[in-house]
Amino acid sequence: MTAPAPDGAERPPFYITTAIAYPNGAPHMGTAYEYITTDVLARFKRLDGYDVRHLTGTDEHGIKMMQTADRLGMTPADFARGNSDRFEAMQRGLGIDFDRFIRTTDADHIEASQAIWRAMEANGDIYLGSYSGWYSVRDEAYYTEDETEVREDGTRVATPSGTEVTWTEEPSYFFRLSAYADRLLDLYEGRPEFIAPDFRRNEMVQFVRSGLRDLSISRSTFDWGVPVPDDPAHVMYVWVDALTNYITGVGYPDTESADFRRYWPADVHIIGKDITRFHTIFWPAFLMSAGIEPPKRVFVHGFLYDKGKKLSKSEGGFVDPLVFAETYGLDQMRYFLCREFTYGQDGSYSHEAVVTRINADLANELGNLAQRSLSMVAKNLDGAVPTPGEHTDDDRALLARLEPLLPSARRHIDGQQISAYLEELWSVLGETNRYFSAQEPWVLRKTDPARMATVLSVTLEVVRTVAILTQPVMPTASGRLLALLGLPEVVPFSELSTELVPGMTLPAPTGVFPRLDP
RNA sequence: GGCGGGGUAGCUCAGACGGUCAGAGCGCACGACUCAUAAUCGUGAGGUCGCGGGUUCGAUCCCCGCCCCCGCUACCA
Repeated sequence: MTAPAPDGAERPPFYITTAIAYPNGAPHMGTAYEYITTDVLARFKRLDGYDVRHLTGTDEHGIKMMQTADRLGMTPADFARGNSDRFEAMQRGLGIDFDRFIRTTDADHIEASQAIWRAMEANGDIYLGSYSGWYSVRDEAYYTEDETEVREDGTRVATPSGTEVTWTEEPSYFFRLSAYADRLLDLYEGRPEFIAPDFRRNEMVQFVRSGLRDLSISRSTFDWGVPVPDDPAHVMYVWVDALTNYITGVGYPDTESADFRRYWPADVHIIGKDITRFHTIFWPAFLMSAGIEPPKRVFVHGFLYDKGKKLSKSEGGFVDPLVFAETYGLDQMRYFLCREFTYGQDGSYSHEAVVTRINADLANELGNLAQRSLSMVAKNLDGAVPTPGEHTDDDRALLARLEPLLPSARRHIDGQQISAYLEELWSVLGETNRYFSAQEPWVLRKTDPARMATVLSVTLEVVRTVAILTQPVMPTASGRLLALLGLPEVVPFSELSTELVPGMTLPAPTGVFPRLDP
């Protein structure tokens, strides 16, 4: 680590979060996708000089956790803890560099949830009413109308579990969401970047325009949750408790704390499309009610589907992310997920697609470019960084392609266009391979060694630049590439313009991206 | 049903005041080269640009109708 550690106080803050996962089962590829892409965004910002706060974690409350724990003969707390630990372990296994792994059972989060509740209540937005629906005593859960069906004998049952449901009413606290429609629409209109991609914003705008009903935010039929202040017969229902983690993570309810003042409002919440409404409608409404600024942006990513057979464990299309990483390599996995799909859209992957992408982009275009240039340096220049002669038009044209890469990558990353950021880097790699072949340094070796050195020098500059800019996606592999160039394994973007020093001895080149067998 | 998006080469997708806009990558075929990870480079491969009308000198891109696909349409995390 030789990051020239700019004065911490001068680095602008950047707060990014993932959704907290519901650890009711094993983590799947979709979860890994969200974690990895968020980590890439966070790492990019760190390398670009930001003071990054990256929050992730698990949502451990709720009826389902209770039921699953019960089936396993465990207490909800023990069950949640164990599963949450597995999620945290997976994050580490995926190379996620988060700053805090929050759990909704954390003491400070319980305090924060009760505090925001009180704030909303003080603002007159919480009232006691009654919640009604099709309730299954056996499942201890409510079902929506379309989740139930009427059998021959006239009884109504929950389709998922087949248990009988009865129309039930129970007391519940409500949040006055209906009062926030106009303010939400103002938010969407005044800050169109608040919800991305655009089509998600349109969906939410449509939803809000169609009218908002008040939201039931407590339950009294189970007790695995954050107790409602002053009414312990109720626990908070998912919305309040889960969403609040984002501010717990920066010190709420102490809104005067250094962390809160520095990091809130969050720069971006990264979430899956299934929870768009909660994050773009409920959450800003809660915050407005509590007198807190809404986050700057919510980015909604799509779902990943397993299309092949080889990746999934026979049934259910379930793929263990850590097995995926082990199979293809962690950095390769991270690259694939970032490059193959347009962030925000759904995607599907197959073993063939993974292998093709990794071989074509990493082994061939990048790895082989590094290898072919570095091995010439090793064999013909005693492994010393070549000294460039005067640049030709071809040299200048290629080098000119490097300068816009950082500003362009910043634009893409700020808009969460992760695949576009990589695509641009690879377009330069393609040009460089063409340049290398056209210049034929292996011929120049005999006819014009000085010119050969120049060609190799230009090529190494491309490799260096790309290696620096791919660090967020492939921390380890990029580091190895940088090491082959005689550089530290972590190079901040501020060093992008510092060219290699001619004459410096380089280590013996070795392959960084092995080719995968089909 | 309502609102929104989309149907373009085998596959994944770009594309534009309507007139070199018929493209990229992968795959495939042939050729070149040999520095390199059987990598790289060059060339090519004839896709009614969903269907039918219309406007226009001219539409894949504009209008109308139709077919098909997808997203959202609140208490699941």
